[in-house]
Amino acid sequence: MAKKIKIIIVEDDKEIRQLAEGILSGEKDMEVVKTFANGDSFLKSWENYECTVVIMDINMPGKNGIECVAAAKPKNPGVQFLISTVFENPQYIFQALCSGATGYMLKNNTADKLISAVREISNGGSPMSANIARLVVDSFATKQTAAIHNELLTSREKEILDMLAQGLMYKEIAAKKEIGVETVRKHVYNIYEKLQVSSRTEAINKVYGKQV
Amino acid sequence: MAKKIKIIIVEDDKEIRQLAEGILSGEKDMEVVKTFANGDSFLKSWENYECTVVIMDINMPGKNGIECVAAAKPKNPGVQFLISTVFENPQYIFQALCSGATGYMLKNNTADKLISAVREISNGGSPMSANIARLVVDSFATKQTAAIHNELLTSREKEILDMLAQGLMYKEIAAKKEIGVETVRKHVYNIYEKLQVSSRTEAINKVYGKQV
DNA sequence: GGCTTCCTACCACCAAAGTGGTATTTACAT
DNA sequence: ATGTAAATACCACTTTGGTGGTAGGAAGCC
Repeated sequence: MAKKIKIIIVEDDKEIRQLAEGILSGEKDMEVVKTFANGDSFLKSWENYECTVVIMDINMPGKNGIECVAAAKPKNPGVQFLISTVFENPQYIFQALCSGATGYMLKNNTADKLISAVREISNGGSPMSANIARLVVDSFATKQTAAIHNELLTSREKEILDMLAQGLMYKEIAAKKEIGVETVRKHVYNIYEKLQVSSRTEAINKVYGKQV
Repeated sequence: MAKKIKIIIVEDDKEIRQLAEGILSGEKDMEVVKTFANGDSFLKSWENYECTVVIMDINMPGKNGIECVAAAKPKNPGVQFLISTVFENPQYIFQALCSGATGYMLKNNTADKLISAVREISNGGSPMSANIARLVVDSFATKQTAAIHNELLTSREKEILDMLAQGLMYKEIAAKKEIGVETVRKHVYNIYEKLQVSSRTEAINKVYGKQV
């Protein structure tokens, strides 16, 4: 462990903030370089402090932690943001991850968990509690997508739909599959009929669920 | 720990299969109720065995593990599928998660890791290696999307791109924006030029990141 | 004023996608 | 063996999409 992990803590509760600072400062490979009591002051001057990990509360007066991550991450993408909050609310979790946070810990945790979370995040991992990991993973399961994808369409049709989604032209699909363009055309026609759509983009949105 | 965790193992390599069975059977709270040497035999008869966790290899003759999960999960959503593979390939990972797997472990792991992964998955968690967790979390971050979306394209172009992504036809976009179809056409032309693509689907994939 | 950028609009042309049929072969199940 | 489903292929046709120009008006910048 050549370099120390340099940490910034953003947390409005003084007691928690000092507790966290104490815990992390006790580790030989860590150093708390600065603490902030709210998001606004963090945003103003965080760039003056070299750091590798920012531990961020969500609920704070002024800018909340998620907004802070969204604002700060693009300016310094190498810095890892670890959310530390009492909320196990899916909305917060996904907002935080979309903003660029790479870890999400609950506050009711032991000192050990906090320490190992910091190590994990600075080491290329994404510390999360078990429940949060499950929420995140479940968000990939595309519910009825699977149903559509597995029962309605034949395997050939699924392959072709995949390629449609990649943006390939019919003739490219035909070449890759070594079949005629007319056959591709027919498959696509059947796919659209089964999915009850009438264009490539509609089909993609229907099966691969649209986000945003 | 009232009930034992009932486990099915699907793995074509005999040695690995027996090793895993041995490891897990040694735990007091676990029981391996059945093993399969390939996906096809698993799909045929797995429903005859009561289980809570299925440990699934990906690379197998016949149906691969991801296809097995996709086929089996809808029939028994309560069962947790733990992928165990040598591949740390993002494509596989996301395909597996989309199919309904709730955990993804690498094979080069210790017995302890396997045991705790099984406990974690049956306990509502989603065991993943640190690297995989990071991949999953990163997939939420809307990285350069934001950059493209915010600097390259004008606000009008962004609006139109959004509608393109929804699958609307040019004339629908024109109607909604109360502009001419020819204008829409021109905006789209400019968008494609800026993004260096030449079709709707390519543009969508480029800006709204594609998974799968 | 002169410059650029953006939004608007029109034109002409060609490529690609989508519609809706028919038809043959293979393969699988009854 | 007979029926059904899937994959293949071809045809004729219409609509939509993509290319590449020109051009006017509005907003903003030197």
